[in-house]
Amino acid sequence: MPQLNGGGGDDLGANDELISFKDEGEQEEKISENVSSERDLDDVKSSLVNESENNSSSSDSEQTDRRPRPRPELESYEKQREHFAEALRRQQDGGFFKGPHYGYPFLMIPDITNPYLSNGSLSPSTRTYLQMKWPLLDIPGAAALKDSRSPTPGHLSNKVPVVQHPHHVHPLTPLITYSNEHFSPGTPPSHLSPEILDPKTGIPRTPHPSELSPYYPLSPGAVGQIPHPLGWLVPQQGQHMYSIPPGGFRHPYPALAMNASMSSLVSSRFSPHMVPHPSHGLHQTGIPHPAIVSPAIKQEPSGDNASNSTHGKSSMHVKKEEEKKPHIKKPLNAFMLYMKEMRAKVVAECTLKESAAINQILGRRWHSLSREEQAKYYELARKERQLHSQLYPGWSARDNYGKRKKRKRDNKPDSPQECNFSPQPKKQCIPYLPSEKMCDSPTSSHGSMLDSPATPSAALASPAAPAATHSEQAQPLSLTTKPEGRSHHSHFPLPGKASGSTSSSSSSSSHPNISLHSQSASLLSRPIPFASLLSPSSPYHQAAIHSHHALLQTQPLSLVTKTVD
DNA sequence: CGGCCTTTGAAGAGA
DNA sequence: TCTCTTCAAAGGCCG
Repeated sequence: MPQLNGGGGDDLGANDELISFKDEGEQEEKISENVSSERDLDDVKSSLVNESENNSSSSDSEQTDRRPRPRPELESYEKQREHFAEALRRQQDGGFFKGPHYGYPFLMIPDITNPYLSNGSLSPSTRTYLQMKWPLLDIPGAAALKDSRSPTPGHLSNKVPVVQHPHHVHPLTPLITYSNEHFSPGTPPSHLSPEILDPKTGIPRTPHPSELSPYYPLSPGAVGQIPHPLGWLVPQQGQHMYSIPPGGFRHPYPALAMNASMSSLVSSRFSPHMVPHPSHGLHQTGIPHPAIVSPAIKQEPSGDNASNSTHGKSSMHVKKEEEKKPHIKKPLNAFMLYMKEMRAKVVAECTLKESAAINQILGRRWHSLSREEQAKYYELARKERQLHSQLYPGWSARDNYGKRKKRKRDNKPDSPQECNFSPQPKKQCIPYLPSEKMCDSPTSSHGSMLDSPATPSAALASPAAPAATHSEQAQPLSLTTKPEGRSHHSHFPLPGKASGSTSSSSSSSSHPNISLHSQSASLLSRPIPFASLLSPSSPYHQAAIHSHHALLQTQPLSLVTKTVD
């Protein structure tokens, strides 16, 4: 599979993926983000802030209030993830920690003094950044490379912390996340005890062989070894992205049984838990894909499973069934991966805690990402999907339908079409920009979007379609021009399915909310497929790209002012 | 205490 | 083929 190649080889992948941050103006943003949160704030926020100010979002105010709040858990959480990610990366890449020459993601290295020991919160100033090779791309062969020797979880874990910083998570992180969630840090090494308590449920479960050998670099035990003062986020326990079902993940799915023969991708990253790789556990283990969540744990209360499960069997039966059919979560898409990675960072910068607000910011940032960066995530997401499909061949997104309590995405009939930026009464973020850090106001969602850097994304990311440029979207026109959301989706061609059709369009925005509710917002926010207008080949693209950064900053403001005012 | 909010993307269902 | 819907993460907020 060519696609897999994304990583086709670490080396190759690395090369391919090497992004010279320096070259492109966009990089500034990235750098700013990665390198210094402060700057990041400035860059991103400046625009946002303006918006927010204009918008005067209540949310901001709220946030401001909250600002002082400490967010230890979050950070710790992220750290954990990072740790995992790091470990994972290493495994996969086989020591991909090659050093700066890999120009990809920057890893932050907390100051030597292990910050984690303290409260987990690191001061940005102390961080050191390393450039890393983009890990995600899977690397076949990586398995071979993986340091087999590194094996001891502890080993990995120990290093990990050092390398990554919570706020600057490597893109791979998401993958790792699974593992994180999967293994509750706080829990003692599973392999040590015969029975494992399910972190969430607390129910003792027999350790499945696969569990014993953690699929992710960090085994529970390993985690436990990590001297994280915070005790590693417990939060995750509640939400395993891909958790092991109580009972040990008895994969009902054949795929789970895959063996080494499986695609390199899988083997390298997610080895089928069936594969016996016990002890070292760090790599190739048979850990179940994190996507699996035990119904009991994460499923919705309603007990969909139970109900549907059927046949009205006794609770026991139901349980069994549940075990058999663990809730397999959808693989994360590119944006979700990005969110996971960046959330902590945003939170740290903004001190916002509301996910809704943070997500807005993240959405904007997402759009502001350079195509390369987005491409990374798309690639990642693609791999995730592939892996997921391999692990759970029979799984269908539809399986999860109805499991989530229905979100009513009501179209909020009420605010139908206000073109005006009326908005969301809800929360707007007021920039508390006090000097130091301001946060992007989430509010931006509507008006802000205008200003917001229009998403560059458009063609960007997709490796497949590298064409469009940020500028395209950035254009104000986009705002007006395209009203409906869907179109904008097209910006990225999804590697996966999109490949077939540029897809993207899919659906994205289909959210009624967006379309109806805050049309303006949505419209604004989402990039217009301006690309269509502009041909990739067009010189404009190039220029646009370079100027993208500038656009982001400049335009937004103007737009905002106009719109808001 | 459970659902909502909010984001983008993927996938499925329906027209 | 296109449109619409649901779910994925996440965490504060609200009824």
